[in-house]
Amino acid sequence: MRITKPRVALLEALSRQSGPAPIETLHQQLKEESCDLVTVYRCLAAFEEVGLVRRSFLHNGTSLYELTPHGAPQHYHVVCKSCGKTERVDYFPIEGAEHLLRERGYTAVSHLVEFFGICPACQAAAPRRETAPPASPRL
Amino acid sequence: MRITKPRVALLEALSRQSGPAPIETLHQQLKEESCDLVTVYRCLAAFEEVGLVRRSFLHNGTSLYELTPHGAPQHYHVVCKSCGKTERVDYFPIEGAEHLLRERGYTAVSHLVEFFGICPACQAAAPRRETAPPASPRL
DNA sequence: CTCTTTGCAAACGATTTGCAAAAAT
DNA sequence: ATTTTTGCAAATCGTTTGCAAAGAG
Repeated sequence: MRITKPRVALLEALSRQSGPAPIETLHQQLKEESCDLVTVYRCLAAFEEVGLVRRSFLHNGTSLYELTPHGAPQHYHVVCKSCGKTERVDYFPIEGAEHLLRERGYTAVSHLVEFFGICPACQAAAPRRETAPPASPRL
Repeated sequence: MRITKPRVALLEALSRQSGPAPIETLHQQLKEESCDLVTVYRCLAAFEEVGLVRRSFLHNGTSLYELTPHGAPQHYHVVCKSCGKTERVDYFPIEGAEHLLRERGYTAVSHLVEFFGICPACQAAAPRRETAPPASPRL
């Protein structure tokens, strides 16, 4: 895996995020060292393969990426079905299941946990369509 | 919500499944009472809105649907990153998190848990591309 | 110098939408 | 009779691929 400008820039963008971010957003946030959207896709795929990033999905199936949290303190997210904003959820007794799977013979085990719901803010507001996620999803 | 032939047929198809099924598969399994693929999409969306079905995603972002398990015994799935087959995983201390979210003011709370990995069968075999999911994912 | 990565254009596949006809209540 | 749902065709959107040029080691 070679170190290139787009990759460095992308990692910086990722580290600037405060939660899982849509690819489009990451692409926009590549300042000077911008690159083709395709490259972002390819880099993220490469990063994921190496375990550098973690992939999840918006409720409509589009991808979100975040740097793989390396420390122990693991957490997941709630994604608002209406506006797409994400918030952190600290609740995590999942890891055990991965061991279980390895025992079953699975390799390259990973998991994805996502919570969905309508956030308090959207409760009153007119139900916005969940399409283009907000510029910068909050943690 | 009106009761129509396609909807009934679709629910039957859903109940015949033994795990989360791709839309395409559900569509194929509508026997006599077949209908347009678009209708399947629309019905599933409607069902989901009412909580009849639960949506999850293949590791490539395509949707899977299953009847919402109503009893207590909840379970999740492992999706093989290589062949796309799904297997059941009985591990589930997640529900508590939903309460937590409701307390935070979220409504229409739901969640999605998916495990990924390479299944024992794919271990030796040539790595198949994860594209069109298998005809009938196994539970 | 050799292998990997990028950009651009084009292909793809899944999902969605518009609109008029058909079905349900 | 009124309202929802369907089918068909076409559009859209995110994502992927082919290939030659540029960059990294």
